[in-house]
Amino acid sequence: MRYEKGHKESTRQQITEVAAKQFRDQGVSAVGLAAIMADAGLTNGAFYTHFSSKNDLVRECVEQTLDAQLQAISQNVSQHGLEAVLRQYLSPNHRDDRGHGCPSAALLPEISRQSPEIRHAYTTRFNAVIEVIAQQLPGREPEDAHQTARAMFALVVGSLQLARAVDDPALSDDILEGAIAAVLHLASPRPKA
Amino acid sequence: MRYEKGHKESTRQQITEVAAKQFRDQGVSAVGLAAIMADAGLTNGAFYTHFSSKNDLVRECVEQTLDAQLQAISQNVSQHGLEAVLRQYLSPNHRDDRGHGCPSAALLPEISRQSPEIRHAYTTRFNAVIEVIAQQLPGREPEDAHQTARAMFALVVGSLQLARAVDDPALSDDILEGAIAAVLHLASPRPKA
DNA sequence: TGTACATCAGTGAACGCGCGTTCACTGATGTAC
DNA sequence: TGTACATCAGTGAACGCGCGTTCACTGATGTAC
Repeated sequence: MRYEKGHKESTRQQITEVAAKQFRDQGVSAVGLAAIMADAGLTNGAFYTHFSSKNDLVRECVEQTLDAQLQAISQNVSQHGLEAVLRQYLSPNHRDDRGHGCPSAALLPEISRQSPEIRHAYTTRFNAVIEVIAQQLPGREPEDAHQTARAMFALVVGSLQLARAVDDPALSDDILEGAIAAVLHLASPRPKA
Repeated sequence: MRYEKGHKESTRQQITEVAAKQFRDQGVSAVGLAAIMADAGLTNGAFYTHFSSKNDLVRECVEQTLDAQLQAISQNVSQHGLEAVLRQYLSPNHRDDRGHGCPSAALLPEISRQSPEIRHAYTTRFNAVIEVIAQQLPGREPEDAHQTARAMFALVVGSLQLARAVDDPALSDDILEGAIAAVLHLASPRPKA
């Protein structure tokens, strides 16, 4: 063989990682394949040795980034607890590094416009993340825990998007801090009625 | 004059409305000027009689849709109260009509990638909406009311995006319902510690 | 051992097409004299 | 009153460029006989 074993797979992985960063930085429809391939150190034509279409690459990126996020959350929750994960998610560092950050915060409206396969891939991973969060909410019926977990997730995603969109740095920081307080409030046991 | 008075202004308005719908439906970077102009019943070249660039049109769309949303929220809050506005925002109808819906839910990650002018236009309107919501939260210090209002806004925007992204209709409905409960929980007076 | 062929990741030019933008032109109306 | 010119919203072809995708080809290696 011209290339060592596993070479093709590692090239594919390289393309996927470069693409996942660019998609999150600039948006899926704003990034072209030529830029991705150049960044991966290859020429245009090699793309179709690894993927059947841009849609195929987008699906792969959505799956991999969400799988990685799920694993990171699971591990950090069990090691440091939910609040630590939350503070990390709503940190200035995460806000300022779209390219390596949460794919939901960077791409959610775009995901809703993607192909059925991509939306399905998103849905299964979303449910897995909700499962992890719901397990950190003791003293609730399962249905309540899941509803609350979804609201917490929506709140942190929306807040990160807002913190990135506004042009006032102090306001952006306030959005992140307010979101931490609010999501902790949602997570805390509800007073019995 | 070949055209009656106000004709040019109404043509400009027509272009803006068509563009605002297409941007929300498909995303800013996925929509071309030719499609917008054709939809407005004009040819390519006329665009630059009304706008100096695509960026200029995007700014106009962001401003107009947010101004319209602010006005609608203000009016409906005073007429029907905050909870009614909230239930309307988190309704299946709103979820299923991106093109005429909330620009934040449709475009927020894209807005954060736009030019400084557009981000600034977004920021001022965002603050105005927060002001309206904060005034509906009695018994709080102003700072707390604003923080809570921002979290409520982030929660409804994130939830609407999620409800649009997932491919499971029952889950999508659950997301909306859970969001209503959660945002009402955030809005309710906090128990004194 | 030598040679003919198969394999296959990657090259790089080209395909048709749409992008944002420019521009010479049209044609209906208003104005000057 | 008639005519020459100014105005200006809109036309439609063209600009250079990048898009996603295709394809004939390269060249290093492995395999068959």
